[in-house]
Amino acid sequence: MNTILSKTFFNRPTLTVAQDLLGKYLVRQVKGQLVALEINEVEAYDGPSDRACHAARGKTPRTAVMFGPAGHFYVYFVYGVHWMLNIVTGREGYPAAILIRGAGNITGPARLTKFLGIDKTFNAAAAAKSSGLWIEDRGVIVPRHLTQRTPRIGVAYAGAVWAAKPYRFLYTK
DNA sequence: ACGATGATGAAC
DNA sequence: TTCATCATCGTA
Repeated sequence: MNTILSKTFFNRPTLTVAQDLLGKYLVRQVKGQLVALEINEVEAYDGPSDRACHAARGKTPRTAVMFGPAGHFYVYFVYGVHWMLNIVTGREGYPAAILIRGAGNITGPARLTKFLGIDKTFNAAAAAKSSGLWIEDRGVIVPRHLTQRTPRIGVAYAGAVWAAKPYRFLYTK
C-alpha cells in the first residue's frame, strides 16, 4: 500500500524525519503522468541556532515558509542557477527543513529539481496531490546498516561546529 | 579549478 | 544603492 505522508509525519524532530525519509518516495504528477523516485540522500537544517540553516538570521520573506506548518515545501534559488527542494518539519514557529539531495538515480539537489520541473511555483505548496508533488511511504524497509550519516555539503560558512554536524543522511543499496 | 548567473541580506 | 555571498553543476 502506498500511503501519502501528511503533516503528522513531518511534524516531528527534524533529524528523526530526515532519517525516516530514506526509502520513501518523492512523487511528481504532471499531465496525469506519475514519476516516483526513492529518496536516498537528504540533509537536515534544524532551527534558529543551526548556523547553516537559512532561518538562523531570523524570519525574512524568503525563509518565512520554514516558520510555518510542517509538510510544506521550501524552494529557493541559489548560485543564480539552481532550485533547491526542501520540506518543512517541526512545529509551527520553529524554523526547520530537510533538503532533498538525491532520489532514484538522480544525484544532486539541482539535478533533481531540474528533472522533476520544480521551481519557485512550488514554494510554500503543500506536499499533497493538490500541488502535484508529494511523498509516499511504499512500504520499503531500510536496513539501518545501509544508511550513513555525514557532515552536510557546502556549509563551511556556518563555522566549524555547525559544518561538522552529521546532518546528512544517505541510503546506499 | 573555475565561471555561470541572480536573489538575498547586510552595510553604507 | 551597492556589494559579497551562496544548501551547485558542467566544463576543463
